[in-house]
Formats: sequence, structure tokens, C-alpha cells
Amino acid sequence: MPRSASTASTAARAEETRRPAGLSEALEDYLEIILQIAARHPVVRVRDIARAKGVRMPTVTAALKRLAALGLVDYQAREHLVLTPAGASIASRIRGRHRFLTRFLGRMLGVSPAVARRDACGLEHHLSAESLERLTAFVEYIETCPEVGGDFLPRFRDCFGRDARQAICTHTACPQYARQASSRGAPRRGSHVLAPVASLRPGVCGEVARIQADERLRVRLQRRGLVAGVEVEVIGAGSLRGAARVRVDGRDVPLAPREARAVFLDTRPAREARDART
Amino acid sequence: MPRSASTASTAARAEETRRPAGLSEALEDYLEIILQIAARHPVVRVRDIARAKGVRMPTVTAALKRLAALGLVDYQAREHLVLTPAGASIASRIRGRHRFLTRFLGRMLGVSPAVARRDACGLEHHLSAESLERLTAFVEYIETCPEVGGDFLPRFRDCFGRDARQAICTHTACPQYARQASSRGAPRRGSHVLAPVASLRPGVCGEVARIQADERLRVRLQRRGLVAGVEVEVIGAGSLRGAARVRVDGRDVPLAPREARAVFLDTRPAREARDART
DNA sequence: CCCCTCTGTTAGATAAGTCTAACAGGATAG
DNA sequence: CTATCCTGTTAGACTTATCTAACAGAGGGG
Repeated sequence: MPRSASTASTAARAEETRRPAGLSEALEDYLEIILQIAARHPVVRVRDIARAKGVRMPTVTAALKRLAALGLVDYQAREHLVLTPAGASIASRIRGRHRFLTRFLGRMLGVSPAVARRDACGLEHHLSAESLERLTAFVEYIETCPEVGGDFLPRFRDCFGRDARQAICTHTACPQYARQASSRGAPRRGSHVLAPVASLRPGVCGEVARIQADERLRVRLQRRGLVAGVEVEVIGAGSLRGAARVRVDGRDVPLAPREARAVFLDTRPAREARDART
Repeated sequence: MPRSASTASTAARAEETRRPAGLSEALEDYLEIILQIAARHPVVRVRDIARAKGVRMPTVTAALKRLAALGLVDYQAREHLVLTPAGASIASRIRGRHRFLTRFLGRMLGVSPAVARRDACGLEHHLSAESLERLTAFVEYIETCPEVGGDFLPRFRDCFGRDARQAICTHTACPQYARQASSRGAPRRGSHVLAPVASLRPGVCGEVARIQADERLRVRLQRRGLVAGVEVEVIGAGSLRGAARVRVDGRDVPLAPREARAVFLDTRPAREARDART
């Protein structure tokens, strides 16, 4: 969701994002590419920048002029191209984010390499310093957490991996487990008891707290906007036995029986509570 | 980092991202805002869209025309505005991502609410379906992992929280712990032994595997591009005792003694190995 | 009934970021 | 020495996304 009225203009937003005024996503990309080429080649050629970014040469020339105007590269037509200290500093920062995100998505979460790389390209420009710090701390914690003794990630892969369909698993979170022993004891979060949509009657509202499903079902639900954190109101049973209908942001979404059993709500007593945290 | 030459044109990229051709970030924002307003108000007014997005009304009119041309809203000048099923479906998907990311950043990682919301705005357009699926699975796993018995997040907060500076902690990952008992036994990852930059001699290359530091130090390193996943070469000791200099993407980065002790490398035997995974 | 206010439109300007076409300058090959 | 090729520039066009200024319609107050 976009920013609210209080943080209005584009300029204000840029500043807020801690991105030096006037530096767009595209320009950040150029800086990063220049840094990368410079690390491997003695001279940085327009040609190579264009190839790396997938654009034509005149586009690069234009970008270099904008970067020069911002004081981030030393550029004069047909001369050697170098990053200024300011430019190199920004480029390093972006590149670090890129590497970290690629690694997080790929090695940690198990996203396929090509997608991890592509997503990192998009995400790197939008992660604030604060979020990056928290995320790196989180990764650091997981990788060194003594409680799980280094088994954490392998176990995650076992349960939620793509090719580990027949893994034996005792996690309640594991789709296999769920399939075998459907519900021995309702899941909890803190002191709240979570309930699957299938068990709730029309009128109940709540926030989606868990999606206990395998990859395919999870993706199907995500396409319709059903993901943890979303506010939902149960509006009726579906046509089939066990099916349900829920209201999400004003839209009616029908759920098949399997789906209705997979979506767990953290219910609230009141029916009308659509003040909605943004 | 931007895409490589193989996935060249903007059109190709849009398709790849699974974003229907011609639908930009800004337009996705408009769809999301319209959905949100529609869920609360019987009619959706241009005025309100403008306010929510922080732009002027004529900008909204223009955007609505583009959305109408894409078949995502039913729009005729001065008439009621409604999302088409296709538009509502996209809007739901984006909104779900937004909610999930806000929750992940805020509640899970502990990012401050305002920043979490703002980052979610930027990230929501760049997370592929695959990454989202993996990330939600990861969260699901953590929240229900029997090995850590639900203590996982509170413990994370204890060790890496902002205001829990004096928490007693036995995690090797914890900055407090590190400060007290600096290094009893080198950290490992798999069969590799990780080594702090401070202990390495010039010429050694490796990937940053851990940053064992508190928030302030971590942020300071991140500003210079030093974050897990980055390729680094140790190029010398610094001026001070315990300080060091490393080369990151062709840039010389000096490290203070504390910093050199905080950055752990997964070292490789060969010196020149800058084929660099992107 | 006329004027004022609010909502929303049109018109026209600007900036970023891309493209193609055409030109300029240097190296190389005959 | 000239023709050719490669690199990079300039020129001009287009799209997206934004702005301001000015106009249009609808409702209410006097």
C-alpha cells in the first residue's frame, strides 16, 4: 500500500526513504552495475553497462549525465568513467543488500536461484536500513540459535521443501503431518486459540494467523489475497460440505473445503471491526 | 542488481514478474487503494484516492483512464467507479502481500510500525509468488516449530531487541554474549569454520557469513555494503592494532578493530575467485 | 435566480527513462 | 590511404507519472 496523505510529495518520499534526493531506482541500478564492472575491468565502458542493464547505449549516456549532475560519477563524454566516493558508497550499499537478499531468498528460504536473483533486484531498493538490520539480525539468530542446534534450516526444508514430499515429519506445521493427523488439539498463538475457517460460523471476524497448507494450496490462496495478516470475515458456508465463503477487503472469496481447513483465524469477538490496520 | 542481458526488454521483464503487461507499480498502488476504499465506503471518489496516494486529483483521473484501458476498472468520467473482477483480483493479491509483509517486518522482526508499513509499500510490488510462498512457509514453520516450543521469537527479541540491552543471554549470536566471552570456540557453518576478519592475513578471500554485532555496529557495516553474502578479500591490517582493510567489489574498506572482530568470513583457499555469483 | 463551493475534468508543462536513427571518432584491414 | 567496424554521442520521439491552471457540473444559501 502506498503512503498516506501525511507523507505526500514524491520529494518527501525520496527523502524519507533515505535515498539521496533525485536518485531513482534506475540510477541506483546503474551505480551498482558500474561498481560491479569496475571491480573486474580496468575501464568501465558504456557498452558493458548497457548490456548489463539490458538497455541501449544512448539510454546509458543519458543516465550517466544524470548521475554526473548528482555528483555520483565523474563523467565527461568519451572520457574514462569513475564513481565518485559518494557514488561508490551508495553502490556498495545497494550491492550488499542485493547479495544478502539473494542469499536469504535462495539459500535460506529455498527460492530457486533465478527467481531469488530477480526478486533481489527489485527488493534491494525498497528495504530501509532499519528493516535490513532487523532481517540480518534475524538470520544471524537463526543460523546460530543454540536451541535448535543448527538443525533449523534443514528441518524447515524437510517439512516445507518442494521435493521432500514424503519426508517423515512431526511438525504440526508440516503439510504431511496435517494431512495425516488432521487436528489433534487446536493450534495456539500466545493465549489465543486459532480456529480454521471451516469451523467458524458466519459473522466471525479475524486476522489470518496461519496457513497450514502445502505449496500449491498456499500459492492458490495467495493469489486471492489470503495470506497471514489479512483481515477476514466469515460470511457463510459454501455450497459443498465443508466449504466456506469469506469477505476480504470487501470481496467475497469462496473457499473449497480443503482451503477452509487450511486457513486459521485469530478471531475477535466483535463483528464490525474494520478500522483495519493499514 | 538489475537483470542480465538475457532477460532484456522492459516488456519481457513485466511478463516474467507475472505482472500483467502494462501494469506499473503506481497503477498497482491505485488498484490497492481503490479496493481498500471500496471495502469501507459505498462509493469510491477520486478525491479520496488522491488523498490516500498523496497526489492531486488530475493525476488520479489519468491513472483511472490507464486502468480502464487495461480492463481493470470500469470507469467513465463522472460515473461510479468499480474494479472489474480482474482488477479486484490483482488488488487483493497486492493487498495480501502488503499485510503479510507489514506483519512480518513489524511483529516478527521488530521493525518499527511506521517503517514496516512504508517498506511493505515498496516491497509488495517486487516479491514474486514463489518468494512469497517460501517466506510464508518460513514464518509458518517458525511460529509452529516444536523444537523451539514457541519461544523462538521472544528469544530473538531478547537477544537482538533494541531495548533488551541488559538481557541475560546465552546465545553465541547475542551481542551481549559476544562482548562478555569473546570467542570460546570458533563459530561453524556446516563443516566450515568461520573466521573473523581480524584473525585473517592479507590475501584471504571469502564470503561474509556472519555479522556478530549489535544494531549500531551492524548498521554501520551495512552502510558500507558489508552484510552476509558479500564477497570480500582481506587486503591488509589497518593502522591500529586489530584493525583491518578489506576489498569489497573493488573498493577498499577500512575496518576498526571492533568491526574486524565482528565480520566472519567463510574463507576459500584460492585467492582469486572473483567469478562472483551475482 | 444567482453565486459560491466542492468535485472532477481537460489542457498543457515537466521530468525520468526508454527507444531508433543518424552522426563522429578511432582502430583495423585491405 | 581509404573503407569498414566498433564505440559512443546527439537528436528527436514516446510513455508514464506527476504537476498547475482553468473550466464544468451539482447542490446549497441567500
